[in-house]
Amino acid sequence: MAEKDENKEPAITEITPKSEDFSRWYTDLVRRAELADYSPVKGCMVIRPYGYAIWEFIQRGLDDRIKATGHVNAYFPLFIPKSLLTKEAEHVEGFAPQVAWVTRGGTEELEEPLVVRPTSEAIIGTMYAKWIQSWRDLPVLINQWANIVRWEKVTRLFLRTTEFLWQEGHTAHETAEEAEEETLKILALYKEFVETELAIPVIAGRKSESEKFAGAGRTYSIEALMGDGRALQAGTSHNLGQNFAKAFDIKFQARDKSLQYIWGTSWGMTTRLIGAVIMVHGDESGLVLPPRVAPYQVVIVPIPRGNWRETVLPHARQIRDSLVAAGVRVMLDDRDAYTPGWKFSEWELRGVPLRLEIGPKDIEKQQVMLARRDTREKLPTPVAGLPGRVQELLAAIQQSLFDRALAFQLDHTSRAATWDEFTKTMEGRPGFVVAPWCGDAVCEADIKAATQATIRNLPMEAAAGPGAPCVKCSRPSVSDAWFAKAY
RNA sequence: CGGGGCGUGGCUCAGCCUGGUAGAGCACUCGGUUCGGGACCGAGGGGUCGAAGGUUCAAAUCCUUUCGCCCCGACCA
Repeated sequence: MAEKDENKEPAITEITPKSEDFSRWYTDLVRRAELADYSPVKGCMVIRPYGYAIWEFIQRGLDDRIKATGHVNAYFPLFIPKSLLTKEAEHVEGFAPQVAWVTRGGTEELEEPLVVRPTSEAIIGTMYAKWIQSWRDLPVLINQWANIVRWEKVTRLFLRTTEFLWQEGHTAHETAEEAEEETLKILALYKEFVETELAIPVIAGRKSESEKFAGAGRTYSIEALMGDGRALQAGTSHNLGQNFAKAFDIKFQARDKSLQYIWGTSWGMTTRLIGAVIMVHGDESGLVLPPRVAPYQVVIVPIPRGNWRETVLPHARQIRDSLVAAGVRVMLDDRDAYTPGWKFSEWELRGVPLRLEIGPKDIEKQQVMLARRDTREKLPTPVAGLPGRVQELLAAIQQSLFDRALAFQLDHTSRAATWDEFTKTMEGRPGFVVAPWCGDAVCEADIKAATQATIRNLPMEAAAGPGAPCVKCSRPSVSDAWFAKAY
């Protein structure tokens, strides 16, 4: 048998090449892989079963972690009366341009318009005011899984749609320290989740004043680097201080008998994470899904020969059953209508981490052919001990995806000390550029206007001693900042 | 919301400039041969050209309006 060119990338003609046009590649892929589709509703997408399955794994992984840290789930209304939203001044101002209004019910004008929640601080804060009386009622640690509506002007599948799905945690605490501790605990939880489950390395840090959440005291975020060199905010955790407590009158009687406002936090991650998975791991052949969130971790492609349904298929079924019994998510693609070659390409496009081929030759040798999606390596593997080997490989793929993404991130992170250096480095889509910043919002705005780059966040540990000169204005810096062009 | 581009079977697109009543490839259906990297042969089904209005004997094609989508900016998870 002639040696085949292992590096040959099959042409997926329906998808715009990633190297040619990243945006179109992304959109083509989302649709062709059947993750999501446009709907008749402007700005709203349909999450298709294959995409929703990924969301369900994200939900499960996050929900487990949220509960393991003592939080409980609840559900609050979709509608928020206008008067509630407007209680926190900064909050309304931040969200006013983005809210959808309900002004009629049936044929009657509503006395008070309702907004469709753009986030739930207002409605949840209102309820907390009723529920919290004493320090003994604290902390309140509630999470909600919900849909959110924000009237975005420009939408992109998964990354920004008018309606999206998320989880939002809302907590109330006795002290400022506790609230900060909670905020950071969740930030760390988010980082661990995204890195472990989605194999996406992230930069955790604090948002600048101008980038923080409307109404928050402090916002922290995790930022990931996409394959085109743009950054994506993957999750946020806000320390609300007493802002919302004061606006919504959430008070409790403290241990010293005094009446105090609670200290709040809120935090969320969204269906946007699916977009991040696509843009971080995807390649020219399509999706590459981290095994831990892949709807199918292994696809079995039987090689049809003669009466293969009697000869090959029973073996394939047996292997499937043994893998399923070991807890592996398996798709046995026994469709007649497609050739093996077609199925190889199709499931690569859909990002299945591991392919298992089984044909007459393999059966003779008591083996199967495994093929890794990430490296395209083909591995003849004995049937004996297969489930264990598959689990090892899935773990190895998960790890290698993370390593690869981390290497890419490091490779696309640079430092700039001077303005000249900064502007040169920031040309194109270089990824992260770390540079000292004076802390002045004016400088931040100037930098954005000149280069399109924004401060993604500020490192958690402030540098000791007086900072190097600000990259823009040369005044002493308060901190380094992670700059990038962002989604 | 500003700049640019595009809407023609399910998808990608040709036809439009120079009006004459709709095509290709892929996909789909049926039959057969195939199947270890997107198979082949034969036979079929499917669109009124984003929408509305106008010009004309005649409009996918020309004009006006409108809606939607994509890309780049400003805004955001």
